Amino acid sequence: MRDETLQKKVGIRIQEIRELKNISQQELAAMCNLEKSNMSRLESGRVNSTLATLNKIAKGLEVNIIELFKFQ
Amino acid sequence: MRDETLQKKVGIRIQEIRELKNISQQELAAMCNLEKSNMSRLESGRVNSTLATLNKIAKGLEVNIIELFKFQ
DNA sequence: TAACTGGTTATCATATATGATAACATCAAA
DNA sequence: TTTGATGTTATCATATATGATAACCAGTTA
Repeated sequence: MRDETLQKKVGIRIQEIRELKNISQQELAAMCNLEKSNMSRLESGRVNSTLATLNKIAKGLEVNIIELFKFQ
Repeated sequence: MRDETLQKKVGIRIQEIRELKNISQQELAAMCNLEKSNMSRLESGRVNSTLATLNKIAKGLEVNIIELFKFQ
């Protein structure tokens, strides 16, 4: 059984940071070498992403990966 | 291409915290509902683990998931 | 109106994380 | 010696993350 709560929170957090930087999902996806369809799934918390993917996103957003877990 | 550096660091960090708590891999695995073989793979950084798995481990270790990313 | 941008969603193929199980190696203790 | 605890490694099956692609919707702008 997957706990979808965390992945949703992380997704929202990614979206938050991305919007602070004023970049689109597609731009971020390109910077991270991720598919834009995947970025959409990630931000909406519909997938249980891997460490490597989270790391790519953190690098794309130019933040420490820890920032992706700072919510509420 | 997978960056194995991060997964190795996280693995070492998990081992560190686990040893601080004086529990065995098998005990932690049981507390997390993970296979002990998987726990071994995780600590040695041989797999690109998922958010759900990292979350289980953090809960098993009774730490915030952020702790798993605090190294060096 | 049409064209463009940002995002969502569906589908399919591929790679791989994980579960399950077993065998094995150390090491310490009985 | 044997036994038990701890950890590693291999194998196989299953589930699913991701890539790749396409279609679609809602705004917005020309």
